[in-house]
Amino acid sequence: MLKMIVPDMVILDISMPGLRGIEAAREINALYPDIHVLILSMHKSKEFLSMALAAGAKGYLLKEDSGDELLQAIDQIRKGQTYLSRKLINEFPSAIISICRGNYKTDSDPLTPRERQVLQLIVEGNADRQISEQLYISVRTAHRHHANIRSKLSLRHTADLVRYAIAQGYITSHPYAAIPIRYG
Amino acid sequence: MLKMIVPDMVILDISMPGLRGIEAAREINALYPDIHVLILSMHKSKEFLSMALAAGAKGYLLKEDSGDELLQAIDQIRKGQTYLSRKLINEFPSAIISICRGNYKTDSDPLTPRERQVLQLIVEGNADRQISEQLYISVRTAHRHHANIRSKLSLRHTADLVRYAIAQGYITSHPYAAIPIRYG
DNA sequence: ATCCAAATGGCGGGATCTCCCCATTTTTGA
DNA sequence: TCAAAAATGGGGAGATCCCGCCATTTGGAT
Repeated sequence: MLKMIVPDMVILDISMPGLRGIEAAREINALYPDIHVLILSMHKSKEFLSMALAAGAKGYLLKEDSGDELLQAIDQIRKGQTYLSRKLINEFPSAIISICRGNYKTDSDPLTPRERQVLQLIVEGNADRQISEQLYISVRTAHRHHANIRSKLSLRHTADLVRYAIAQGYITSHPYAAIPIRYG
Repeated sequence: MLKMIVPDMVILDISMPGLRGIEAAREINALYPDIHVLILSMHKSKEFLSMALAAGAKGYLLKEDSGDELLQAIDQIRKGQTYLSRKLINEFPSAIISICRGNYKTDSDPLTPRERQVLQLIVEGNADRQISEQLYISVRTAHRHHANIRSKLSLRHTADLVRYAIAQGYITSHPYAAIPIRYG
């Protein structure tokens, strides 16, 4: 993957949805602990930041950040420090503080229990309306959870959600309901 | 499943999407060949009919058919004959003829090659627009294929399609694309 | 030759999703 | 106790989906 050259620093250009970029960072960190990993991400979320740092990243910048900030980040990381996107710091100050205290999530599951529940229903083929009826919440709230799930995972399509859920082991059984049988 | 009683006839009330009802018919036919299986189905499609007969069903009625026709079907099946929904016969005469000649599909995959291709793209997370661009067809045609797939499988939601595709082994690998890695 | 399935493309309307914005209440954790 | 997170609910705009209906072209099978 890294061929013959062992660089001092790797810039992970995460332009894809899902958690593959995080996994890549984790792998690099495990195989080459001396390599500094700087993540240049499209994901403007504290969940991704948290997971990235948990995976051993030394820096986290957004795609939309300036080239100047990139140079500054590279410089600072080479000195052995950690650099985070200023925009992200301004956006989620409390989460950053929490992370700085070492409280980043080590698990790769950024969803809340309720969101996992909604995801389960989505994957089972329920529309938002049906989800709202089953959970006794408004369609709005079902939409909200749905949107938050998509946002946190950066997965735009339902199909992606289903594949993600299956890969993560959310789906336990019953691909279809049982067939009622009557005697004639 | 059938408990202690072994009935002469089983009416399979297929009100669920997917191919579970067909599988149930196949099981019953394999375990109790003497039991006549009459399928009372919501699926007004020749694909389901074909698969039902291939699975050993002796009759195929639609939910929308009248009670009179149900009685007639039961009577005819008890005499050892096969009964098919009149509506279905009128709807797909040529397919019925083909089936009567023994040409029903033994496989459980009613999709055409093109439809399988489209399904593959759907479950990979592509919207119809993107599918049309990849296959060099109009969005309309992509819609058409998509609709035909849903119709044939009686699966309304994308999530169901994804689960079906995974269960059928359509999905081989690459849940997500590879991450581009650059050297800094 | 003729029928038919498969693939192509279209129209219209209503439902649904997607993505922004916003708020309040409850629960949890430090 | 106090701040943050989680869960709840809403508006609106635009894209997309879903489901009927329709037609044409092509190629394969009888």
